[in-house]
Order: sequence, then C-alpha cells, then structure tokens
Amino acid sequence: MYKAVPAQIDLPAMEHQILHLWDRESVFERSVTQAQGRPLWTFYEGPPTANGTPGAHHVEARVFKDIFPRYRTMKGYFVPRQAGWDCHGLPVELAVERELGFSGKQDIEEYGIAEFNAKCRESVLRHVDEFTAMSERMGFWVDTDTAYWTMNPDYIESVWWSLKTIFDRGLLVQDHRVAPYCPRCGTGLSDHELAQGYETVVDPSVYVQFPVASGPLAEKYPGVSLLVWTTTPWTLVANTAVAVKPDATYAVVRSDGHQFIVAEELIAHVFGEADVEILERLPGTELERTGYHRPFDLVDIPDAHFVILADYVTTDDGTGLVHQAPAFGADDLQTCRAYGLPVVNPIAANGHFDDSIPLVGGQFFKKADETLTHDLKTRGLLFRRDPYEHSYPHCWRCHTPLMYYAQPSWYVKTTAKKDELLEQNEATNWYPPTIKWGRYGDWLTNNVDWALSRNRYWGTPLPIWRCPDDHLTAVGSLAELSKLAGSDVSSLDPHRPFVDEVTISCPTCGQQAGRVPEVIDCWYDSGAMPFAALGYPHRNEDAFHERYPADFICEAIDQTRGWFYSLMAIGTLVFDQSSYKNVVCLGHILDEDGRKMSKHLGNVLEPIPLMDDHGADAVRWFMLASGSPWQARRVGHAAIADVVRRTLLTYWNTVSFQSLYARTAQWQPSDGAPDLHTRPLIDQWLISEAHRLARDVDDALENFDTQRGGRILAAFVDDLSNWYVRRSRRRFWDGDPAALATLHEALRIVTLCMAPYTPFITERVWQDLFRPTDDTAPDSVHLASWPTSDPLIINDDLGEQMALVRRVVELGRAARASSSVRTRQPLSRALVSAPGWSELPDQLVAEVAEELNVRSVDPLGEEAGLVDVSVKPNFRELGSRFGKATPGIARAISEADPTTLVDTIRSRGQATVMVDSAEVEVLPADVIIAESPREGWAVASDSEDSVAIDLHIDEDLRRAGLAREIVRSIQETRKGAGLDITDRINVSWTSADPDIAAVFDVHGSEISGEVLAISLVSVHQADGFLVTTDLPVEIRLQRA
RNA sequence: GGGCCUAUAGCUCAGCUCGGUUAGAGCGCUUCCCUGAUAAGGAAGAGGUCGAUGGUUCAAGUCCAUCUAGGCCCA
Repeated sequence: MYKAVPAQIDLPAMEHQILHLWDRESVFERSVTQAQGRPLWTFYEGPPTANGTPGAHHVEARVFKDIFPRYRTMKGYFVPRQAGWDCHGLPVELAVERELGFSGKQDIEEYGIAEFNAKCRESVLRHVDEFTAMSERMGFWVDTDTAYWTMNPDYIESVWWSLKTIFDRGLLVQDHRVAPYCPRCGTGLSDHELAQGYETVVDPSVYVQFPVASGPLAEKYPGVSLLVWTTTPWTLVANTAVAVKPDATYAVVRSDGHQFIVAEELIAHVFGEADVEILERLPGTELERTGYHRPFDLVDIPDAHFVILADYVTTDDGTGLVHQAPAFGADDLQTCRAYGLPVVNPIAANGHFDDSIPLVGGQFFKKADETLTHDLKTRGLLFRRDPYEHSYPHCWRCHTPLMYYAQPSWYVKTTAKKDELLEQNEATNWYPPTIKWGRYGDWLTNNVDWALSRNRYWGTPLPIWRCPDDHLTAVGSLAELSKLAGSDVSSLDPHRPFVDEVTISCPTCGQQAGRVPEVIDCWYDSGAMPFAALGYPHRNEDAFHERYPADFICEAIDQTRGWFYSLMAIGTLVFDQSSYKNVVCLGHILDEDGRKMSKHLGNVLEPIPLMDDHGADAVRWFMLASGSPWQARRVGHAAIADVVRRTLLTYWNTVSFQSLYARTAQWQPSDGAPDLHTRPLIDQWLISEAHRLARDVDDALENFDTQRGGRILAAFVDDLSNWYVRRSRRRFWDGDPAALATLHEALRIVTLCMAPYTPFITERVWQDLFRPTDDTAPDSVHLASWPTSDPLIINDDLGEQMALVRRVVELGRAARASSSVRTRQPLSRALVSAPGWSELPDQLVAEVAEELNVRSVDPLGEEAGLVDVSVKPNFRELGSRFGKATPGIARAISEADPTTLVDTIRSRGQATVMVDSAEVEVLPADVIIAESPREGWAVASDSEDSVAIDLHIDEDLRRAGLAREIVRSIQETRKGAGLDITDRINVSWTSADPDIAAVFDVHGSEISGEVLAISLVSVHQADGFLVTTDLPVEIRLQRA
C-alpha cells in the first residue's frame, strides 16, 4: 500500500526529514559505490575560496554541479565527486589581517609569519564548515571526507612537481616588468586577478602645460607649452618624457593669449567653444627631442624631459601628448628604454611617496593627486581640470586602487604556448557556445604571460632555490628537497617560514642556495587540482590518468579568466592537454531590481534562510529552469515562491490525489492492471507522453540544457494534473485499476526524471509511493536508474489528436463563457469544425462532450446551410510556390466567394482564381478554411478551428441542470460537515415545487450515486445537516 | 577604444536555430465559471510601434547592417 500523502505539505520541513533519511541510509555514499566499475564520468569540483560566507551565487553554481552528476549516475555512470577547498591566497590573509587589526605587511612580519599562517589556517577551517552546511542543506552531493585542500602538503608537493615541470621546459622565468601592484597588500597581481577588480571611479583628469624649453619651436613661439593630459596626476612627479604619435598632425595654436601644442584632431575636444587660432601644423616626428620644463622638480631625473615618439599614442582622447613615467606604465617603460631614459621611482613599496620628497613626501600615491593638482594651479600650469569617470583596476579583495609599478616578478610564459592553448580551446565544448570564441577566445588571443609570484605569506611557496651565483634549482617534492638538503625534511610543513629555512647545496656550483621569497598565485593552486587533488604523480597515478581530463566542469562566468583559464593553462603546459571537455558557464545572479548582489548594497540573499523559507527544491528549480542559466538573472522571494506554487505543489497534489484514491480503493501496483492497449485512450496517451518525457528530458540533460528539460517537465506536470487527472477523476473515485495503474506509472517516470532537479520532493514521493509497493524498488529514488523510454509506446498521432481535443475544449469553454449559461447546465450539442476532427476516435470526442457538458458533439460540416465559410490564403504554401506573385494570388483568394471556392476545392481537389486575367490553380493546401455557424449559437474560433454550442434548453436539460445543482449543494454540505469522501449518507428532502419533485423522480438515482447516498427519501427531517441552496427545496443529510 | 551578452505586455520571461500574415506563458489587475485535488482549477477582458533606423525578401519579432540604451569582461 501507498503511504498516506497529505494534501498540504511543508516543503522545508519535509526536506529536513529527507536529509535525515539520506544520512541514516547513507544514500549518497551508496549511489557512488554501487556505480563502481561502471563507465567513468568525471566532474571536477572547483574549490570555493574558504573565505567569507557562501551566497546565492554559490548556490547557483552548486545546483548545476549537482544535477549533472546525479543525472549521469542515473544513466549508469560512475561519478566520483571529490570536494575541494581553496585555502591559500590574499583573501584569507586579508581576513586575518582585519581580525588582528593589522594595516600591512610590516605588522605581519612583526607578529611572525609562522603565527600569522597558523591564523590563516584556522580561518580556512572555520569557513569550510559554513560551505559544508550550505551544500548539505541544498542537497549538493559531494564527498567532503576525501576533499582536497590546497594547503595540504601532498597537494603542495603536486603543485611543486608541476612548477618544476614548467621550469624545466623553460617556461618559468623571472623578469622585471611594470605590472599591476597593490600597495596595500604589497604584491603584484596577475592578469586574471586584475580582471576581478575593475571599478568605476572618478579621477581628476588634468591638462597640464609643459613650457617648451629648447628646440626650434621654443625660438619661434616664445612661451609655447606642450599641452599634456593625464588621469594620474601623481605620476607627474616622475615625469621623464612626453610621447607623441609620429604620424599624427600636431598644431601650434593660440587661445586666450596663450600658445599651445596639441594634436590637431583634438583641438575641439580640448578648447571647446573657445576661440582658437591655428598658427602652424606639423607632423609628430618634427616634435621629437623638443625639450620642456617638467611640471615638478621634486626628484632628480637626469638627462630627460624631451619629446619622444611612440606608436601607441592615440588621438582619441586627451591632447595627443602623453606624459611618460616609465616606473608606472608598461608602455612608458618600453618607450623610454628605447631612448635610454632613466627609470626613477619615487614611491616606496607601500604606495607612499618617499619621505625625503618635498611637497608629497609620505603621502599615499592616490592622495597626492589633490596636492599636486592644487600646486599646478597655483603656479599657473593647470590648463584645465575635469572629473573623469573611467574604470580603473582595484585590488580584487581590498579595493585599494592599483598602481602599475616596475617590480621583479616570476612569470609563466603562457604566451609561448598560445597556439596550443587556442587549439585546446577549439576542442572544448562551451555552454553557452558563444563564450568559446567570444569572451574566452578573445582573452586567449590577447594572452599575456602569467604573473605567478606574490610577495606574501599564506600561499604555496615558489619551489625555486637560488645560489649566490644565481643558479636556479626547481624542486618537485619534499623527498627531492631532502636529497638536495642532505637531511630528511619529508615531514616538513612546506609553508613559510619553515621551508624558507631549508637550504640546499647548488647542484651546479655546490654553494649554499636558499629559497626565493615568493609564494604563488592561488589561482595556480586551484588550476592544479586535476592532479594535485590526487597527489599525482607522487600517488594515485592510475586514478589520475583515468579521470583526466574532466567530462564536466561548471562555474559562473567570472571564472573565464579565473579557474577556467588556470585549469586549461596548467593542463596545456604540463600535460599538453586541457583538463576539461565540457564547461558550463553560468550567468550572474542579480537581486530583484537587477543589481549585482553585494554586501555594500545589503541586497545579498542568504542561502540557508532562503531555502528554509521556500525549500531547497524550489531554489534549485529556479536556478535550473527559470530563465536562461547563461544570462544574468534576477532572483527574489516572489520568483521562488512562484516555482513552489506552479510546479512543486501541482506535482505534489497529483501524488496526494493518487495516494488518496488508491488507498481508498485498497489498490496497489502489484494488483496488476489491464493491458495498456485495452485501457482508455487517455491512459494510452498519458503513458505515451510519459515515455516522450523520459526521452526528451534525457536529451536536454545530455546537452546540458536544464532549462529545456525543466520546461518539458513543467509542461508534463501540468498535463498530468490539469488534463489527465481532471478528465479522469470519476474513474479514480470508482477505484478503476486502469486509471490507478496509469497514473502510478506516469508518476514513476516523472518522479525519476525530476529527481536530479528536485531531489527532496521526489525522494519523499519515492518513499511514499514506490518504495512501499515494490520489493525490487531501490531504497532511494537516487539509487534508481533513468527511466527507459520505449519508442513503440510513444504515439505521435495520439499526441496530436489529444492536442486537438484540448484546443477544441478550450474553444468550447470560451464559447460557453461568452453566453450566460452556466457550465453546470447541460446542453444538447456542440458542433466542431477543425482539421482532423472527423478522424477523431469516439472516446476522445466523448472527452470533449463531457468536458463541455453537452450531450453530443458533431462535425459542423454536416449542417449545410447553418455555417458561414471563410477562406484565408496560406502564405507559407503560396510563398514557396509563387514567390513574388504571392500577394496578388492571396488577394484573389480573399476576394473570391468563399462558399463557391471551398465547394470547388472539396469536390474537385482544386480550384482556379483569376489573377491579372490569368488563371491560377489553387490546391487544398493553399488555403485555410474556417467554418462558423450562424445565429442562435455560442461560437468561438481561432484560425482554423471553431466550436459552436446550441444554447437551447428544453425541459429535460433544465431538470438535468437542476439535478447537478442539487448534487453540488449536497457535496458542499458534506465537505462543510467534515465528512470523509468515502462516508455514506442518508438524504431527505421536501419541496412544494412539482418541478423539483420531478427532478428527484427522474434523476434520483443519479443524485444518490454522486453523493454516496444510501437513501434518498421525501420526508421532513428535523435533524441532520441542512443543505444550503437557492432552490425551493429543503434537503437534509446525515452520516449513515 | 575593443569583445561578448541583453532589449518582446505593468513585472519576470518564452518564441529567433530553420522568415509565413491573429506574437505566447506566468505573476498582478477586472469580470465570470467550476468545485469529490479546493488556501487548488478554468474562461474572458484590459495591457505589445517585439529598443531605433535602414536593408534583404512576395513576406521580418525572426536574417543582415548601423545606431541607441543597459549589463558583463577587457584596455
């Protein structure tokens, strides 16, 4: 027997019960272990940074990381799901710094690196628990027991091995470059970190006059100035040169009594409405070597301050003259080096101007903008100053504006492998596909070397040792290090500061070598997880080769330059093959107003409260099926509550309905049921649709399309509830085994198909309906296989016929609604005109009659003279045959007499119309024929179908309507009295109205049957429940 | 400045791959119906220049180009 399934359900409470069930019966573990030995389907879990608390966007990614492994497991694959935690990196350090109230690296060093790193480790452990709790609550099945931690020594050793491999290939090098640098964190940032942190800010943009000091122009135009534009006034202190575009035209102009040199194209941009007189035009090349007075004379920069040529200068913005500070710009450095100019950097590593510098000494670089601008103004050198809104890179975690800063750094030469990377990308399936050549491909095409090193503490130490003669030794494991060090360090914590204390003798020269001070970018850690998670190559060699590359990874779109890149880059560099084949790339989650969720705005949706409000299933369904996963989506309580109402509760109601009537009838699935072919057509239809469902959802998930699968599932649930159950209710009341068996099977299939989407409610249903009634059923829906779809059972013709039935019913309902006759009132007949109607089986015609409450439904065509015929051209057909002539022929068809045209086409199979005095043949397919009845009918039509209902009510019909009204009133009273649907009753009635007496006389047994009355007598009763009705009758009922 | 995405009803979104003459759904609103799934269900109504312009075509929400606005990413 089924378990009793209440109509009302508290979804979140039910989910907590299911969580206990899974835990008690180790369902997840069994779902994995029972699949061992089956074909492998590999999923890599991208490790969340164990820093801070999880948000709604984490839920999004995890829903997708869950559904496909569940689906593949049901499809017979072995899908190991190893969790992982990204432990290292700046975010963790920053959180700890905040906790300890530190303001920079100096504080950390005073505190002690060992102690600081111990705090970092603690912090990681704390946050991991929150992620684990969230994952469990949402039903994300991932194995946390075997989780990889990027801070574990095994993991670090694997990372070392890969770095040594890259080093040995000559692709890991140290270089001095201008790179983005966070002065607060005291470290450079890689390009993909840079990508995380662009913020729109308003900076002062200043136009500064640099008086010309030497060269021909100085003599010709005394007092003329170069007009230079910059958005980083602080770099003016280090001004070394001014660059111009060699092939651009520059102009000497006079405005307001002053003379300036500026790019001709930009005169209007610079001077606006002001009067400008052009004194001379000259190419950029002629400005070369023109000397000028620099704006600030604060630091010593010898042999500098003249105009140089550079191709990268543009005349799109500013003045066409670009200020050069080689310490603070990659382009600047390259250009100035070519002219042999010195590189002077007045700013210390902490981002503050050197104390010894006048005016700005000790100031933070950004803060100096104000001081310097003010000073320029006082000295009359500031031509103009505008606020300038642009996006400027900020540190992705601490939000400090970055400086481009010349610094030594270690690089992975990814540019040397660019072609291979592009090749690997070519072989990767992106969902959505546009990412491949769009966002990600574009990024790869513009690839720059990976700035790998960080001058920080809590990270994987760069495993390179250097001797006094600069011989470099890369070390691939602790065992290797032991050998080189001449002492056993195999149980050493490979983190700083311990590893820093290990010295080796240089294999080249024998001198003592120490480790370089840097740690590495934590994106490298996570990108190394395909092998490092298994400790490869030091351990698990077979497992690694089996599981590489992954069949599937999934993250949000912000990872294109993050994890998606680091995985592919490391895979390509180390194994010559990317580490994933399919990648699902999700859009961001926005708040209800379409804004990004952020702590600043206070619009962050906390995942656990959200799931405790609506249920994890609802949140999951929303993420998977509501809107397009690739697109940024708005999420809010209203949208999720809608999912519950529309999909989950409809499904649940159907289950509850089935349970109620199966239990009432003492029916169980093992009782057997009539052969499908002998069941009513609607049963055959439902089973056919269920098999179609299994096929189509399978296909959608095979193609990573959860949205399509969700749409199909939702449509099926709607069919199930609002058509099959609605139409078949009476059979359930009667305990018809065919109906019960049909709905049982349909529910089984839809439950299995929905299980990967909404694992909780489907598990509840499995436990209530399927597990108790089938000894062979697995203990959990998640231990079951995907339902097989039998192509022989899928009946397309029946599907189309049922679609027609539903279309006609809809029109019929509309027709009835347009009249003032209630649906409860039976009517004599409806007439239908629709293509395919005449072939419709009687059973389906009967469905229409019952649904519309009419005694017969007939084809409209039989009623000659009753109908108006209209003919419309079928453009699709005409267009393909007649092309340009289509409009004329269409007009001719519309203007022809429809009755004659249709008669001719029907009798002869074709007709002719006159177009420009030529005859054109019209075939049946060229026209759309619609028929509708004339006066006296309620009619509704759409393009091709129409339904007409005879509104004439005779005595018979009227009394049948009264009987229905009496039945309805009694049912209402039964319900109000709290009777069970199976309770039998005694009914008594009295009425002075002969009409009412006649109703009871003719319809008495029908009424009794409907309301489960064992007696129906005409006597006056004083007790019992009084039935409320507008009819002139007093009815009372009592429980029998 | 570059790349990508988006623009359809008051709101949230389908439809566009593959062009066809009445552009759909849900929510919300109004009216009505049904009621043995009932704190459900159904029907009707109001609500659309399918972002703009130009082009291709017999025919454009759909294809092409340009533009505008918003978003994401990069310079």
